[in-house]
Amino acid sequence: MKYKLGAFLRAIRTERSLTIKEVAQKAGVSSSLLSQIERNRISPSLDTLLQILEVYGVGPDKFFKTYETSSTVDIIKKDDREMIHRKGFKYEKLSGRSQTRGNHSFNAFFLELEPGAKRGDPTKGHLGRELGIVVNGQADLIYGDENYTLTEGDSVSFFSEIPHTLINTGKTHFQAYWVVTPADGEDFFGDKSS
Amino acid sequence: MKYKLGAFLRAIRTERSLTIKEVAQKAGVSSSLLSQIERNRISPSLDTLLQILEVYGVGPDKFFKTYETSSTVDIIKKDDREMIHRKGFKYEKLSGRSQTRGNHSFNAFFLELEPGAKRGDPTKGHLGRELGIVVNGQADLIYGDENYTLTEGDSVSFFSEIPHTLINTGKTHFQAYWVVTPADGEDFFGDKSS
DNA sequence: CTCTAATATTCAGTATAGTTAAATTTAAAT
DNA sequence: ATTTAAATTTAACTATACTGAATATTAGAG
Repeated sequence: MKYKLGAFLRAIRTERSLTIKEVAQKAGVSSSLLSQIERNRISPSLDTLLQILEVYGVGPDKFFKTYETSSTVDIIKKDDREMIHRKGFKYEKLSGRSQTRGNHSFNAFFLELEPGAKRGDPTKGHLGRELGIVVNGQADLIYGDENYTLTEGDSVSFFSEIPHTLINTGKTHFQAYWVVTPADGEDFFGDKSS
Repeated sequence: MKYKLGAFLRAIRTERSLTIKEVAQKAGVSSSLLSQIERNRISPSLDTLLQILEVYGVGPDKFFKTYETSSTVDIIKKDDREMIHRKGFKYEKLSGRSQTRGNHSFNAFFLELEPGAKRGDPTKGHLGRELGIVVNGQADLIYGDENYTLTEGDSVSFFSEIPHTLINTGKTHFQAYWVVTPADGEDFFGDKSS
């Protein structure tokens, strides 16, 4: 059993307050079968799955698209992280592709700034919010007219509409986990030419 | 066997000049199984289908969407035709929903004009082409500055960019089959208030 | 045209989906 | 708290997907 759609199918059903019995009857299959499918005990034949989706009035194209968008668990091993190097800073992406799409999307990464390096735009904010968790070092977050010093162990979150910049004011590398939502709120990785 | 995707799956494979053996091996299933699936002998389990689609690098959402767009056979029984009445003329739609979408879409219908009735727009053309096959009666097709008389048995096809109007110049009902492509080239059924 | 190799299909046995009925769980009423 | 009915799950049997080998078909070479 490679593909486990059961929970997603159950979510559709419960969302509509339908019982296994009702759906199974309309789909022309047994209650037992629908239970087994929802519990990932079996991989249904295509005919069976499509009959069930017909009851829900959801086409298979939309079903799979929504499933991919909302149900995929992306695991990125440390060695497999996408690394992005820019002058003075480095990112390791933590979030998979599926989280960068659709509603409530986000980007997450491990950020590293050399001493003196800066990131961000002092003139423009962007849609959404950010979260930072400091692992090592020290940096100043310049948020509009305010200046906040971040040190190891700090976590910071803020609305991104106000222009903001991060500057490593310490003598060592600044390292933090960083999350931006929604995913397309900012071109966080900057221009490749920079 | 309610859903017959076999031919569509085979089209993908042959389009890429792959053999059943190659695809089956990569998908981790037997050649025999892929043959049976393509020939609609069985309804594959979901796992199996998705494994095959992985080999083709096609996500299931796109697969089903393309299948619906390009492979659906819509059969509309005469009694089930959608009837559209307008002043002086009547349409019976012949084409199903799937043909009105995507590339190369079209609308088809059985058109009936009362004596003296007219259809079309003498001032505006629209994108695409039309085909008419006259079953009964007589009408004039005014195409730009030209006037063509259509009688029973005639078939006529033309680019629709030139403004065109159809007028029943006979004493009896004018009946013809009519095809417009693409489907959204013209609001062929006119305003409901007319 | 024949021949051969590659490819696809079919057949019969194995594995698993699908069914029915029994068992278990859950929700609601008292 | 207990009881009951509804809902779900599981077990054992039936139906069909899936396999590997045999057979049939196709394509290409000479």
